[in-house]
Amino acid sequence: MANAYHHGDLRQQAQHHALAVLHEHGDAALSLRALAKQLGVTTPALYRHFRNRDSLLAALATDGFQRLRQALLAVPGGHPRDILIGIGLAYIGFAQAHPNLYRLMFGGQRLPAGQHPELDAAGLAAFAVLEDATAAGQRSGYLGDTPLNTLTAAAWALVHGFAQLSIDGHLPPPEQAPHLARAISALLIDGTRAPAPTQNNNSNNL
Amino acid sequence: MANAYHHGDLRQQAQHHALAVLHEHGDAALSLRALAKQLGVTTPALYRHFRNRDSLLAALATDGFQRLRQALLAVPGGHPRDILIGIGLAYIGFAQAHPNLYRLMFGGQRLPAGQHPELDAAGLAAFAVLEDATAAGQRSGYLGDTPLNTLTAAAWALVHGFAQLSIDGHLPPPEQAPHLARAISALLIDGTRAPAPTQNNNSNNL
DNA sequence: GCGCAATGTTAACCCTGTTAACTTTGCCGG
DNA sequence: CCGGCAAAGTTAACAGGGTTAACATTGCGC
Repeated sequence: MANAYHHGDLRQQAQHHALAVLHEHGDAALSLRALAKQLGVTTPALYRHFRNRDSLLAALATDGFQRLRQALLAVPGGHPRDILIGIGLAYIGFAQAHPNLYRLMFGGQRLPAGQHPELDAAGLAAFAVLEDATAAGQRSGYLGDTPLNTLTAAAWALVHGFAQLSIDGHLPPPEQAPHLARAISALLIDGTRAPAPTQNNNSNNL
Repeated sequence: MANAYHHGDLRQQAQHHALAVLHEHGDAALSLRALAKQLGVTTPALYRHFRNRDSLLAALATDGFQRLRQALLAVPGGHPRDILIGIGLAYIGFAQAHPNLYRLMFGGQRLPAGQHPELDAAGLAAFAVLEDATAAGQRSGYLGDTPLNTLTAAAWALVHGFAQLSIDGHLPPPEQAPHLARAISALLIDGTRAPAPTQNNNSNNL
């Protein structure tokens, strides 16, 4: 259904090369004309596979969310604290490994919600991993009884903000401050952690 | 020195109109040609006042950082907890009030550090307010002995991430969840807060 | 084998940012 | 008071971008 007719499946090749350009030079450097030339094809040919330039970018971002989801799912199990910190580090690590892709995924305004259903679905699926981990941490009793929405928003905001600041050069680079990401993740954990029931008499945990 | 010659001070008028367009339609919609036409001037005239388009955007972003700094400085004094939460809310509120400006300020890659010294300085000045508040909270004994760099990074990451997610529609809008920003700020505070010495002496953190 | 739909091409339109060369304006020193 | 000089603006043009309409080609299914 989406396979080779004349030149081989152009859509997949275009997306592949576009991802390479995006990764190395950022989305602003991604030109349909240059891309078509690189693929040995005329520019309007791309319009048979993507409605417009934003549609191509949306496809790249969708793929990015799916890869982000896989990265988060790959975090090994264990103690809730380790899982939560592991997910935070995996999230931040993904952004640091693919800064331009991450910027596109959260570019805001460029790929508005509602216009690219697959993109929205992929984003939600990635978010769900984070939410599930938070919910599990809460079920296990490790996290306090803060509403799940609030917990998840705080966790997401922290890792997303850290990722964004890091890849934009507003924070010391990871090789210079290797423990920073872990430290800030731990800070939020210790804030959301329920007080130890043995030492403290507020035993109203659920 | 930068005043009226022919048309009145074009630079200031251009910046003013550009800010309006940015605020309403985002930076992608800001065209030098359209801007010049709106000002009753030809396009290259703008190049007498801005080296190029990015230079105009940098001027807008610089002004944004200065306004953000003022917003943070306007937070009233009081208990360290109230100051810290107040700054967080002011930061988030600024982003929500000027989403397109905020996106430009933290657009990443478009306005790379080092190319616009005034912009870098304004950004640092705004950041310094946040850092000072954190340091003051630590000096007062309200915050724990986490390294200041880590504390500030966590606070900045949280509010920046929340702001970004909020203005991109990834979180419930403020009128729908009015307490969310305060709640997540409090979460991080409670994590960074030093254990109360009177009630609890679990000084063995790991 | 014919036709149809998918795919790709050609030519063109309109919008960008940007620069070079030229013209106008107002101030400043002799 | 006036000549020149620098600032400010204009005209014309270039290069490149996304996008579309009209046309050509290919290959599969009836």
